[in-house]
Amino acid sequence: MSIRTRFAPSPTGYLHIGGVRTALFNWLLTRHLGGQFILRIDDTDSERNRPEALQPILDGFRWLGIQWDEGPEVGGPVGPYFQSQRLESYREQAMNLLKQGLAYPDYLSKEELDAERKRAEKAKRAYIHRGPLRDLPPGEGYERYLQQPTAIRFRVPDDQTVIIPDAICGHCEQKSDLISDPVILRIDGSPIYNFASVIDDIAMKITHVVRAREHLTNTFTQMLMFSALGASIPVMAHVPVVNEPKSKKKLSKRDMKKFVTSEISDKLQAIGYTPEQIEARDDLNPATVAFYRELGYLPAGLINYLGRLGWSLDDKSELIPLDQMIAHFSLERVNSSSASFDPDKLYWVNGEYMRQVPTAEKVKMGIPYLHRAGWLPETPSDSQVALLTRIIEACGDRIKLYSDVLQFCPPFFMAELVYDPKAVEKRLLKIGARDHLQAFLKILTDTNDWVAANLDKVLHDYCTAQNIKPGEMVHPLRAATTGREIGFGLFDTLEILGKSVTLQRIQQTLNKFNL
RNA sequence: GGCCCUGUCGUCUAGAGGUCUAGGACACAGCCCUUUCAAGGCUGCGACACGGGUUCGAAUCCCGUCAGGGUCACCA
Repeated sequence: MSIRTRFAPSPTGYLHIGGVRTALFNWLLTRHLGGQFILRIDDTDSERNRPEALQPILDGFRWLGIQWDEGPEVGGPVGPYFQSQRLESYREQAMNLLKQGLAYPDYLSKEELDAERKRAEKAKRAYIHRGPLRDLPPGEGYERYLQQPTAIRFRVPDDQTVIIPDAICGHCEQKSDLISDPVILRIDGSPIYNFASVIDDIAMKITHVVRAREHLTNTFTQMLMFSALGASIPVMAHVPVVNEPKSKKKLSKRDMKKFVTSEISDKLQAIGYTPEQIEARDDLNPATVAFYRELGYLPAGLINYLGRLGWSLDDKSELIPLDQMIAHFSLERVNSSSASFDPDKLYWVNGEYMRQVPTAEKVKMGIPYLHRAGWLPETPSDSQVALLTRIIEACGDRIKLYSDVLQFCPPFFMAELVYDPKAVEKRLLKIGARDHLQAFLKILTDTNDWVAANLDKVLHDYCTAQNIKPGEMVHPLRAATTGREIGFGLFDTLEILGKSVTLQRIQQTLNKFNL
């Protein structure tokens, strides 16, 4: 079976985490069953539409490897894929319904509608609009419309039960008497989303509509429209909403700025963004894909995490490679309740994927961060790359995100050592630190086999002779040579630093702190 | 408020009447390893929203209550 799914974002300037999860499910379904995943741009709302706001969305998908088979920049047989370029078809279909009496012109003013709405609210019942002209004989509505164009409403049939056999939610039903007659064409002739979406789904031969749960209520109306247009109804699947971390509230597209906490802002500043830049960019927050890309997350990590949010393979799989996800994805195993986005778990998943990344790739992806922080030129020399490679090898699994290079590399690129006050306090100003550093400095001066294994041996020999624990030497030495108390293995550190820098830094530390 | 949907550890989830004194993962706590950090190993903490049915038996089916969410635009 060949299926067709679609994702229909409006050009907002960023790819939202919740949206991309929905898109991922669509994409996985087509890759699993075989078929096409279509990207269609919902830009019918001219007020909100910004043409330049599409690129970040396409970039985001490309980065994640979610390739669309038809849509912007790739074209396809049922284009155009921008709703703003399909206006004629919506109009045509609306006229069609109008002629058949399945839609009708509505001349009520905004004030009249508001009054009606208020009345309904006061009576504590839902506002269900029924225009005065809804029962005009077929043809007459069309005539009236031609004489005096106005908004067109879809005529919801009376006394029907609309059933959505939803692939995720199961059986959902609604009485048609409780469904308002929706506007399908505005007074200016432009279509409303609900209608355009149906027209396009039919025109684009969409077989599976997989979209967010917040559209479920709309779907009752759309079911009626599919029928009125004589089209068969696609498989409907409404994926549950993604909630804010540790919350039951939807991870909203509105007000994303609130996710930029001081902690998040610190993270962004650590990778080189100024507070002004953070403030200016509305896509730099944890609700967007761009944010994770900036911090050096892996596409595969994000995909795995998002795929497991609301969907599961079995009772224990957490790390599911993409080919496995594709091989086993099904709507039946999508949960029907909403799920909270968990940054901690995403971080863990990413770390697991990062272990598979070859050193050379970490070097390549780490350079831009080091460049922005001023530690390396944009194109480092061969020797700088060689040095970075040794550092990253020594880091092992400590790098969970590409931006983590900033936590481990700087001491090796500094001309003048910067000391963390805590390291000085805890590791250098301790009784005995000075004597041991001085004594060991002499030993190191005489050490010529400058490799980690030998340095390890030399230090342990010293400790045995002095009858002290290795920790008493390791900690002051790390602080004296890197200015920090945290880092990877000390002997790797000393080896990479090299003999002359090591000796010089120890001496300098002794002088500086008057030890 | 009307309508629609949902309710298993803090979070993501497994669970399709007996194999559930409810399994896994993240997080958290403790211990081990150790050279700090990370990793690893072990242990612990921790949930079927509540109340009624149906049944020999219910996390699983039914009803009600409560709670949460979504939606009620000439937005998408």
